[in-house]
Amino acid sequence: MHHITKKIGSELNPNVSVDCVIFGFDLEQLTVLLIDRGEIPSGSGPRMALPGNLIYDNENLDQAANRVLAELTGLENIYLEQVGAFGDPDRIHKKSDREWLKTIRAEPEARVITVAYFSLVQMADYKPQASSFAKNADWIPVNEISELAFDHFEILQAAKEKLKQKIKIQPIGFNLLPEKFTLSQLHRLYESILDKPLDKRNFRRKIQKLDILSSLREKQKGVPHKPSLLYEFNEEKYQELTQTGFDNFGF
Amino acid sequence: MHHITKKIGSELNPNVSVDCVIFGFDLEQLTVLLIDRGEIPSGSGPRMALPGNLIYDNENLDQAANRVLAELTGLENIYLEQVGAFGDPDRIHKKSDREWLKTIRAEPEARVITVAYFSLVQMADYKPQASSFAKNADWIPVNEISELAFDHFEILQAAKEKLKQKIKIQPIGFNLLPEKFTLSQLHRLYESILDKPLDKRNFRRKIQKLDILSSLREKQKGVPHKPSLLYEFNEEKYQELTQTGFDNFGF
DNA sequence: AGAGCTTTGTGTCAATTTTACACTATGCCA
DNA sequence: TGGCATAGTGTAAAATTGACACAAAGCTCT
Repeated sequence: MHHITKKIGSELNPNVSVDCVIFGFDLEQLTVLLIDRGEIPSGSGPRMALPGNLIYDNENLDQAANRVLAELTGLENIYLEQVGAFGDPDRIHKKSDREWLKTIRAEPEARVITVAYFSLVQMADYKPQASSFAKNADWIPVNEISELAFDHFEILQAAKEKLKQKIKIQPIGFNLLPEKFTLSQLHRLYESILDKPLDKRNFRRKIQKLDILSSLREKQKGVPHKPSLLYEFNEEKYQELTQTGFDNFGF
Repeated sequence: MHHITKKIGSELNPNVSVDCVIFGFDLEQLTVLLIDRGEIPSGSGPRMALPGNLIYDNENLDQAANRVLAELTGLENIYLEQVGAFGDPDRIHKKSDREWLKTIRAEPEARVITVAYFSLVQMADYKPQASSFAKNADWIPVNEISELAFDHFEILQAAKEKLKQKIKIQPIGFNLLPEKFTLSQLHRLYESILDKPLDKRNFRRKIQKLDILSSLREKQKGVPHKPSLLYEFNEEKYQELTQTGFDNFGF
């Protein structure tokens, strides 16, 4: 028996999938959008999984990731970046995973290499809801996750690490925050991602010196404490900054 | 028509390949091992390509990369790291590439996603030689490369960038140098990879302060100038260093 | 209206790190 | 022995980092 891979229109490629690690930030901690596959048929096994699916033969990998993201959340033009490929021949060795695949795939036994992406979204833009093969979907704090379907936990770890490295180099964190945010929120975000405490005053000093935030003459409303000033990320100033050779935040 | 992917023994998977960006360092500049596909049948097109091949269905991606590397160079236990997946549906759109594939692949028209790796080897350990479908193989200085087969130039760029980022964080550069090397050689290596000049004295001070080199009581021989002291990378000291929370060189 | 709670926002000083910079030493070669 | 090439070294000014504490603002509750 041999493989046949002739491309006809937009056929699913049974050997390659994309999985998305969709990060959110609830202003307290980093979260990930997971789908709940529901009751696992044969006994135990993790119910939660990363959203993902097979790719079509006529789309490239970035397109596939964007499509999956859009199909699941309706979000488009979201920050998206490849984490890497995961292709252990027995990444579907768990019995619970095999059985689940039988219910959603034409070729549940096929060997699948998956290309993982991570994306950063503003949680407010998406309220999780069940869809297609997801009985349910939810934002789960990253630190509370200890097991996932397939090799998704491993993928999550890799995505966290990639995010950690990336945020030291590029100001991508703003994708997780609302348009207008406070310095404290940004501070907590960095602490969550880097997974270590950062001195409040030193953090503020560092960020402000870079001069990539526009201070709005506007304050928080209705908070039961001193209201904070609101800021916006200033893309243009950041571009200027990179032209001076800036290439890392030094965290 | 549909895909069939039942796994039987160690069959080639026609949809997934690995390509290796094998970096070397000739003590002057960074080089890459390329294969020469020979005269391109139908007119023009780049002759040079990255070594790579389809994966087997029973091996994981790292294994596939190691295998390809071993098959091509005989080298084993070499530093190897994934760059990412490249899967544009028309990454084989060049006529010259299509024709070449006809001569080496069972299914030359199949859509192939490739997983790119970069590896670091000591050039002295491998003298390029023709093998299988490579009419020839050669170490080419990275800066002299302006086009390659398929999307290999794009892959090369990504590999360079990954190497650049990685070397700021981990002392992987030593994999490119002989066991015993001079500080000047290390200095030139960093300049090549980071693609910018580094002040000699400041570079030396920084490296020496980290205390991850063992100074050998041994000098260069036969050089037509003041001989340099030789050093070795000290893995144990580096491990100690990481335990103190060290996680970047600050380049 | 006032007390209490919560979070914001701010400055300084010491220690460390970075940057810029030039000359002598050593060994080969002609 | 003189010339050539690279190795090896120190310092001072500037910038950055790290540690640290208290007043200000707005809400809530009584």
